[in-house]
Amino acid sequence: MNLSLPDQTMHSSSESCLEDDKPEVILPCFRRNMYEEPLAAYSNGSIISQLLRKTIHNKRAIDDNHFYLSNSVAAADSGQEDQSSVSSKDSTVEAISPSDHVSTGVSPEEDHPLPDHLQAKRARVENIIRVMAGSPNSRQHGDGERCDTDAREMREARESCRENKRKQRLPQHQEHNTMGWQMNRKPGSSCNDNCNTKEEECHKLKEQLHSMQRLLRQLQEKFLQVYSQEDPEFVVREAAGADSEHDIIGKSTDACYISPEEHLETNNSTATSNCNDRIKADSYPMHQRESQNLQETLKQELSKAVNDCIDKVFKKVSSSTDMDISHQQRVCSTPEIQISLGADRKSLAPDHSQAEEISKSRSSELCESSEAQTSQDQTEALSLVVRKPPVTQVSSVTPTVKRPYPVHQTPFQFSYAPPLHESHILEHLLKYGPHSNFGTLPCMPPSMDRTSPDSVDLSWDAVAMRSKVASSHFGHHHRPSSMGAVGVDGLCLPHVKMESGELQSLAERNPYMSLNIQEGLTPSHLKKAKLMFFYTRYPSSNVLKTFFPDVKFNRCITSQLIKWFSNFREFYYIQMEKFARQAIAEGVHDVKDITVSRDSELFRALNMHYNKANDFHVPDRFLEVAEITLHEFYNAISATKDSDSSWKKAIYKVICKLDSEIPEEFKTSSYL
DNA sequence: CGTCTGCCTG
DNA sequence: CAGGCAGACG
Repeated sequence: MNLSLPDQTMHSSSESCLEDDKPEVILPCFRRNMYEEPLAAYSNGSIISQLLRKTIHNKRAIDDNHFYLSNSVAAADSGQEDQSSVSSKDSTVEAISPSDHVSTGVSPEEDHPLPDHLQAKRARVENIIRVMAGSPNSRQHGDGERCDTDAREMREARESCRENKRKQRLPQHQEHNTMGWQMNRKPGSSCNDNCNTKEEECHKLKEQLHSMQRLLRQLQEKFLQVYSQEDPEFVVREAAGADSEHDIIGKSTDACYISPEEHLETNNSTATSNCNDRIKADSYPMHQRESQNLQETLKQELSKAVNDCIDKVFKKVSSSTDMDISHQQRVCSTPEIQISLGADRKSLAPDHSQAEEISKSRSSELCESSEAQTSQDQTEALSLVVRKPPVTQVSSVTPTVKRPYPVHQTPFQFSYAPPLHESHILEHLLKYGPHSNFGTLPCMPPSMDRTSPDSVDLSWDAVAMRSKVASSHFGHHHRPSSMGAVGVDGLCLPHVKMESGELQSLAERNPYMSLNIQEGLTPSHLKKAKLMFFYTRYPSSNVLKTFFPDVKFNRCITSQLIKWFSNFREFYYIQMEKFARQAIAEGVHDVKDITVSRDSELFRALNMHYNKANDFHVPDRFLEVAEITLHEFYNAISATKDSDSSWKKAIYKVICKLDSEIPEEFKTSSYL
């Protein structure tokens, strides 16, 4: 069916990921070696990151273990598997990624023992998924060499991508699972028999999978119809989703996120039921018990996810006011919602052009995400955190869009590892601290990234988050932006119609566009503006737009910002005039006797006004400008020019030319 | 005509 | 610091 498409998608996504991620950012290709990734990350990561990772890892381990029946098995098979799977891997691009390579062989799971039942459960689920995907690996490994041929054929047929990352590793586990099943069904069956049966199963599963996909596609289409019109990406995404066979679940979840409230409801419910049915059918061949368990698990998970989705959506809708911050955060932070974030980020960040593929990959990734999420997410986050590190304040803001905050990194916590949710949250906290703002995450420019980790901009972002509109604008504005504002939009937030092209255009030309675009100016913005006044007394609207990337500019906002600076100037000139007159009154005869230093009363007054917290080092240039201004006033007053109603204008003209460049740091929405 | 600016006022 | 107003500019 969609084999070709999925592959492409996969490739593109994975490739993009790799490219984008580079060594620093390990965009987890969710499907890939999620398990392996962590290790790879370690190698690259800093000590701190490693430590963090470890912590996280431990938590995760449990989940991972679920997937893998036994370490020993995995280890034993690993050799064969890797080799056998290599071909598929390579074909799938996965091999391309450096991170992947690293990962091969070592599995995080090894460290952690898991409860048997959990393992078994996980293994079953995974197995089923695999089978559905029709992964050759599973057969190969499970059946052994004899089946190799068949397996290869299958492989080729499916080619795919679906095997993706997971599969690489899956083989080991799979073997287990498959074998187990087979045994149950046909104790005496030979390998060949097993192969045949497996194939049959695979076919069945595949068919089911396809039908499920169709259903999903339909759902997505529906959504699209309603919302996509405004959002082109939607279409893309939809298409992608349809193409990718893997993530039925992912798709559904994705759809949920994307989908608006009402539609979500209906669609989700239907989707869920459908999925469940499919699952049932799939499981028939398997042992009753197993199938039942699986069914239960899947059902629960699916329903849970769907419910969560719906709940969230409704919450958002219902509390239009409240939704703002708290909700947003929640949404983003919630594991369920996080689902696609990681993927989105990846995909989006790369480029617009890739949007389509991204969307596709996203959907597919989502499916796997349930499993992979853990490791992958973490990996990303860790890597990010580590890399971003404390960049110097004065940064050369590189245009390249770095992966923003990992906040969302946790992909979708689907069903399998409910426990992960907590761990993810903890992870997040560990990495970013309690303040980490979700809003800034995705699109944060490099500079922002650096700062935010430090919680420097906490107040800023936090404030921003509160902005009512923020959430809505979020997604939309970002996407369009070339920045790579990633996909948080569709995922977490309901699609809101673009209000104006302003933001979009702004985003496009403003590399620093951040996610937390808000409509209103916050006290943080005021503070920032005041500090900026030390550099520029007459900022142009363009400058303001550039340096307030997290503000959704409209006439009002622009006027307000301009007004602020007008007020700043007013105060500034008043002080100047005041001190100039004071100097004259004090009998100062030479302008040269008038200086402005950090000890000056004038400076204190100004600093008190623009830098009340005194936590900002006022640039020397400002002192110079202040002195010049003071001299101007002194001279003018001395010359009794003040008798002219517009005598100050001459001074303004002089001063307006003294603006200096604003440090790049200010471009960071999170500055401060 | 809209925008920006400055001044005045609260 | 915001509103209102008026003047200058393109």
